[in-house]
Amino acid sequence: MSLVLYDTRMRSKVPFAPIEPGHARVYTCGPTVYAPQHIGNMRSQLFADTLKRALLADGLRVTHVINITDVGHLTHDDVDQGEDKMEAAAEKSGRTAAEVAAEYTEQWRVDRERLGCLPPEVLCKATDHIAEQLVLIGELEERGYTYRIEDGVYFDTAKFDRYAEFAGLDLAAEAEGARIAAVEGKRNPSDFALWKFAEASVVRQQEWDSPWGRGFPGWHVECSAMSRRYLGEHFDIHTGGVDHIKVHHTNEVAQSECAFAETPWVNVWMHNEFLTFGEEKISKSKGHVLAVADLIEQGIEPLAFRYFILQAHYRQQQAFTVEAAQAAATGYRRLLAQAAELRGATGAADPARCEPFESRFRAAMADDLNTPRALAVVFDVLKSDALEPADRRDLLTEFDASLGLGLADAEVADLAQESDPRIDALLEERQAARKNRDFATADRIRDELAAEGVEIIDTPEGPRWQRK
RNA sequence: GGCGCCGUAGCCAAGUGGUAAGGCAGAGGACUGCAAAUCCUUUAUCCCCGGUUCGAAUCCGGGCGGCGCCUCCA
Repeated sequence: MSLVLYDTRMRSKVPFAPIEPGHARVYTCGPTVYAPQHIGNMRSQLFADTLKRALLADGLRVTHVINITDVGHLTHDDVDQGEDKMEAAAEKSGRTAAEVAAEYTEQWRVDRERLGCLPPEVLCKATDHIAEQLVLIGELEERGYTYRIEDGVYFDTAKFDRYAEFAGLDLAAEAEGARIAAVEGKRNPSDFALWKFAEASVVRQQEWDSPWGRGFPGWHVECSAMSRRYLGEHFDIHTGGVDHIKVHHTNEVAQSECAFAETPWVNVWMHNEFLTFGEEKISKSKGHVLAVADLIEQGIEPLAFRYFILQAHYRQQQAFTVEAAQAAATGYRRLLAQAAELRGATGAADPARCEPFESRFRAAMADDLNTPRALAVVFDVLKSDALEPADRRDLLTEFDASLGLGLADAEVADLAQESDPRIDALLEERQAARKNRDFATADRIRDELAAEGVEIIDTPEGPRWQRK
């Protein structure tokens, strides 16, 4: 079954066909590691991971590259002064930019892993690829696409006549609405920096020599340079958040197509919509960030959050509320419990019985990664009278390769695996009371244990307990 | 000012022309001494108005409302 993916450039769903048969090459715009990565950022990763799993399930080899932006991403406060996010964060915390980058890269990596995201084949940092970026800038200069002003080396977007095409921009209107003053000397409002010069008056931790003078790379150039190194000058899929379409990806396309003379440079562009937070905005600049660790604190395990995200389509804004996430967590735990129980099923599955469910599941995933529909199939598998336990067991295992929810290795919750003589004694006392129909005593014991967070579960084999 | 997205049950959401997936919550039932857990059953005509059509949540027009981007953001 071949995948059909929504391509931002074509503005429609297109059948996916890898450039190199059997091999998909994917580039994902990763985090700028100057601050904690919040759960909205992680939605992007979950989307990219879902894509990767879909490609793998389709039998393709996948080379997935994710970049770490650790230099060159400017703050909005004062573009003219070129304040770099990494530098600003370092200064603020009294550490080096490298230390800041290392901390948040690690947090991001750990969160990604907790969320069940497969590791990328290549994880590359902008600062490790300055040379590649300089080469690219040099090539653009040779071909006459750049100009130099006091502030740095800029890409002349007027020289690339398809500039506005990618994002369907109305450049004049965009410029009119710009809420930020343009850098002095830029020829066109949409021109962007390839290399920014270090200013004598500003002490920077991150700066390098270049043919044009000491400085640091602009934000966009890293993605073109690094994808070229690891994926070549023409590859299959590039992913990122919708916020990147108009500026970051438009600029990447411009510099890449001009430097590589490949059109299109990337075959399919995919963008995930945002997680929205109602009143509680979590834009980084406003300081409200909710990270995976915060979810865990609220009792929402990472994979339950993954389940929550899979409940909505990636191209749709999804409303995050703690209530909704907790509801998802409840559903996820039930799903997990059923999956765990099914692992004990014996016998072989019947391919004929499984086939209809498999094809529905695959059709959902193949239709631009429709995970909500795929999840509905999962629940049908659990409920359908047409299936035997062994069928369900195998189907869940198979589906989980695409979902990454840990269903394939779910374990039956081992109640009362910790032993506590006091609690066990109380349970026995309660059983005795129940036998004597002294329910007042029995309920009192249950209430007391509940008050300290111990839940009694009566089963046909007798009472058990667990800490909540 | 420009561009784009969205508005489906209490909540999170699928569905893009043929008569409303799924999850959570709620209700009823089974089980239980009572609960919890579990299982079964059950709950919407799709923001409003007008149009196209044999037929629209789905297409078109006009409202109202929410969000995003154009500036760092996934």
